[in-house]
Amino acid sequence: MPELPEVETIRTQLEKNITGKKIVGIEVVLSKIVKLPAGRFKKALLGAKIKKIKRRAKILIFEFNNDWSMLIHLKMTGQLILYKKTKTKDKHTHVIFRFSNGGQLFFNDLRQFGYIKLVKTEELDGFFAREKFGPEPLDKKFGAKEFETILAGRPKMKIKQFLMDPKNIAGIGNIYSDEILFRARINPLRPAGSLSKDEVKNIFSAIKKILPEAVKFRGTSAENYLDAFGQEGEFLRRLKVYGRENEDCPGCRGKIKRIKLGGRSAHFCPACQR
DNA sequence: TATATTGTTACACC
DNA sequence: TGGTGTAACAATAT
Repeated sequence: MPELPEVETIRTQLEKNITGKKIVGIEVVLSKIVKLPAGRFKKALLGAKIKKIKRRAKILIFEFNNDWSMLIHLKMTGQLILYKKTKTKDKHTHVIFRFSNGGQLFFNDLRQFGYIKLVKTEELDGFFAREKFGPEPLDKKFGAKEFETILAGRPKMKIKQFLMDPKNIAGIGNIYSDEILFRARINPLRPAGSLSKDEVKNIFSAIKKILPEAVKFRGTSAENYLDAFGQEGEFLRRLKVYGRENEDCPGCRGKIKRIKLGGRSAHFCPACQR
């Protein structure tokens, strides 16, 4: 489940390896992944060079040296994997990009929820303005005060759901909201409006601590996530609560519990998360 | 075979 | 009007 750290890992790896490369071939195996006619898609990108690779929330943005930018969302099970040599596609490979140096980028997606779309580069700002994403948590400009302000606007929301809503803060999903709240020792069911100043501060610093650390370990391979080199992320074994139902709490004598929250599973220690 | 999975959005309600 | 909560959707593995 790629969340911010996973998408950022892929972004960094691709940036180092395919910036400046020219697209010489595109194969669209499953056309619904690409949100425009395959012919137009290919015409726009064939021969184009990748200028920059950016990220906003969980969306990767490939900016080309023509007028186009390509947006890729991996949703639950999407993968972007770069192969230096020839590689045969499997049943989950839906789009393949081939580069002038022989490299190939595979878009795989078991669930087929991910998408690829094109936006004119000059329209990117307008596109993201309409999406109304909250601030980027890794942005240095995102500070405790702004976090407090956004929280204050959603007093009734349960704090876990608050953290997962990209309109509040971008890029946090189920795994990292669980981990952030464990570190801050806050119960996921707490309404945002019930949190004390100190508790809010603790959540804020947990965000600033955990996300960069997960990036450092190239993300979490819980389901089928792989980085751009096809490798698993190392953060899985560093998770304290996510996916650890019935295990001992790493902080006290309690046991990790799993509950349903808004149709999602939430993992936490009822003893030390209050 | 029924169920579980999650990021995002649509929609009903107050 | 807009905050809030829930359902729905995508497709597959088990």
